[in-house]
Amino acid sequence: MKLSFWFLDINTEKEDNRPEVQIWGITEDGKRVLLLDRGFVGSFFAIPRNLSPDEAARKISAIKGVEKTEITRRKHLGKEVDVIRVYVKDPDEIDEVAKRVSKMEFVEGCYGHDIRYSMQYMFEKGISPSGWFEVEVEEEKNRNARVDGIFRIIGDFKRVDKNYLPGLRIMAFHCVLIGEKGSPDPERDPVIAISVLGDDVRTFTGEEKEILSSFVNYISSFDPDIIFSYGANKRDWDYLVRRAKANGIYLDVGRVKSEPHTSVYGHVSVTGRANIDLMDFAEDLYEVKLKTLENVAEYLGLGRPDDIEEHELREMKEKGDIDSIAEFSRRRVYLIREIGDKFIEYAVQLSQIVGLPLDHVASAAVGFRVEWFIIREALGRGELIPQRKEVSAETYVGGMVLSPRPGIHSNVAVLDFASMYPNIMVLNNISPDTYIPPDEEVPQEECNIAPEVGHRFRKEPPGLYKEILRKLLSARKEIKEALAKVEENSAEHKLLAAREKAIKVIANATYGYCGWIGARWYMKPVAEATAAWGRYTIGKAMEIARKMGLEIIYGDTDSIFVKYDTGKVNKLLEEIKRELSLDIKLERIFKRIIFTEAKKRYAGLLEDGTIDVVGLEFVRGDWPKVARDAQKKVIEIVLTEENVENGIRRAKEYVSDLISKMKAGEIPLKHYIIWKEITKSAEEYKARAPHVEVARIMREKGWRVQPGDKVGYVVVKGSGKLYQRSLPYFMVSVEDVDIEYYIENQVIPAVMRVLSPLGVKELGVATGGLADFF
DNA sequence: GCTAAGGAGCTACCG
DNA sequence: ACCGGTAGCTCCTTAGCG
Repeated sequence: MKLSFWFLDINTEKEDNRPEVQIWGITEDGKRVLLLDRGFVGSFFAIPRNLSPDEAARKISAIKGVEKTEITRRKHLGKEVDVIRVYVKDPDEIDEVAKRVSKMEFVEGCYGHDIRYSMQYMFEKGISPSGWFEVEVEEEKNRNARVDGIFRIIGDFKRVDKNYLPGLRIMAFHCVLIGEKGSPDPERDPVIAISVLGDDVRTFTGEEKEILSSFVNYISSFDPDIIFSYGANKRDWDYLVRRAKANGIYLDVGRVKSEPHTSVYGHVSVTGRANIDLMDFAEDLYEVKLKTLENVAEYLGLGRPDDIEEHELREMKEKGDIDSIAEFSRRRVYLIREIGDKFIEYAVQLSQIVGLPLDHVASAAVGFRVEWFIIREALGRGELIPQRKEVSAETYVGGMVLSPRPGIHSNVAVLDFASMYPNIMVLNNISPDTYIPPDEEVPQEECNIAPEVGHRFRKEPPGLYKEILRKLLSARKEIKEALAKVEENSAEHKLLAAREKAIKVIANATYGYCGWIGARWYMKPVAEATAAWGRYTIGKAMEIARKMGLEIIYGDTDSIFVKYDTGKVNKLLEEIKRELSLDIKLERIFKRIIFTEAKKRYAGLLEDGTIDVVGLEFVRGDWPKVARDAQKKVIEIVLTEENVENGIRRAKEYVSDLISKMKAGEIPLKHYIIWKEITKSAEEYKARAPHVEVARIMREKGWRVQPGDKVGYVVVKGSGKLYQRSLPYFMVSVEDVDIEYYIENQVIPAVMRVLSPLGVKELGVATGGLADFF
């Protein structure tokens, strides 16, 4: 029979010592199905040297674990080569076999053995997750799984052209874990509550064993396709599994009997379901500095629940106030679900484009998302997949940044090259497979030669990157055109917007990818040449602007800021396009804009009245709220006040008023917290610094502080270095705060940053410091 | 012995 | 576990002073 399904997830298992691919799908009429394939044999490729392919294949066939070999042709960085395809029956042995083959003196190298079995399967069969497929199957009667049907795959897959999702069953969950002291410890602290939200909401409290088994039961009866959480990959899943074990329960939440288990990219897999930790997507929200569930929900316009601190939860628990705890958890499980709704469309599109299952693509870092996309494209071109190599990092020169003209300017136009790096790569055919090593002689007219660095790339044939990027860029263009014709807020619009964003992310990361030493296609000259052409491009654009008599105020990598003169700017855009064959756009116009002496920092007022702050303290997460807010207010005043002197006067008044409030203790403690990330383990720090010292104090008090965590601290009164008088914020009350420090070292620098370019030398306000005394 | 200058270390930003 | 360019803080060492 033919089965048509939407591809949710894939994994491989061993059944009776034989590898089995398991594909989890959903049919048009809402049946959950499991498709099995035991017939697939994994393989890799070996390039022979100094020996005929026949002979090499014969010798390789004799190696233990090799099922069979075949001679075929592939491309190796664009060059056609004879290769031996080596099939290995047991997926667990493929690495070993490849290692043995690599060591044979007639083998130049092995390729593709480090591609996971399930990925090999998808590539070979021409399928990818999060899309619709049709395949010939037979019913499998002797197997058990929690689905509506189990089938053996007996035919080839056919892509079905459907552009919508099946009816997915989606649930969210939220756990309340409370540490007796410090961070909750699965060895000691029981699970207090779990909230689930599927087609109804439940909060399980009481006996831990009951909580956990209710959770398992809920999942098995609701049977979700997607499970949303916030932070569960790092914390909850492992905690729950361990607490379940302590209670003699098996946390059986998959579609076959299984516990959640750690898989690639720090991801936790739940067999047959897509486990999506929304914290992974929150990482992309760079505007949210502290990625708490509450902050992310607020940012996404979902409202903000009451902030409840750890110690408040602990007090609720001690008082036996289970109702408050349940309410806390229930509010959050709703938010998790709503955040999930905001991301699901994007996640599906990303999964389709990258070709990784929904749950994997969510947790994969940008570099791997790009890489899997490239792998799929490369295989389509008959390319071998390079192995990751251990290479040492070599730096190269990047983008060009202009020193700004400090001060306040009016009517400034920002001109941006559209997707500059990707377009430069396409234009010059920059790619690992078109790169010409220095020792190779190629006629100059057949090469594109990078400025400054001199790297050469073949003009023909089109390289891997060129084709990939051309596809992405044109797909994006088409989507943008379609978007303009579709009604906003419609389902179609959402889908297109999500797809457009997913494509943009991949295209823009390709340049960074090729200069990443962990990349399979790492090649420094590729990155270096792209950056060099970028500098050339922006330099040329500025030259043209100058010749036209336009005043250049600033520029960074792919943008130039010029005094806005409509006629000249339009002409400039045309001229640049003509001369450089790259698209440049008038991106925005600032009515007024302030630059300091520093690069990458400015604040401007746009025509629609919004204010854009770039690089300054206001957008930095490691400055306390009191200083950030003050700077924002001062920016608002001086940008919107027509008369600069009036603006300065009002700003000074505002700051003076704020300082009085600070001294009077009217500013809440929260506004004094400085958040900084702990980026490495304690031993690795060479310097004594406030946040490092605070992390140490927290650890002593039973908190788990790991690399990647942010610690919040406050500088308190006392003597000595800052690191000697910084404390975790929860150990401080507002009377302890060193207000002087915050005035002199936080608020004043932040506001002066904006005011000094306007000629303000000092605030002339009573700061309470030594200056006042004299 | 004190201080200003400058460098090292660090984090978070821009495009 | 995408890149390089950049600012600006805190801590710490050292050159310069006399």
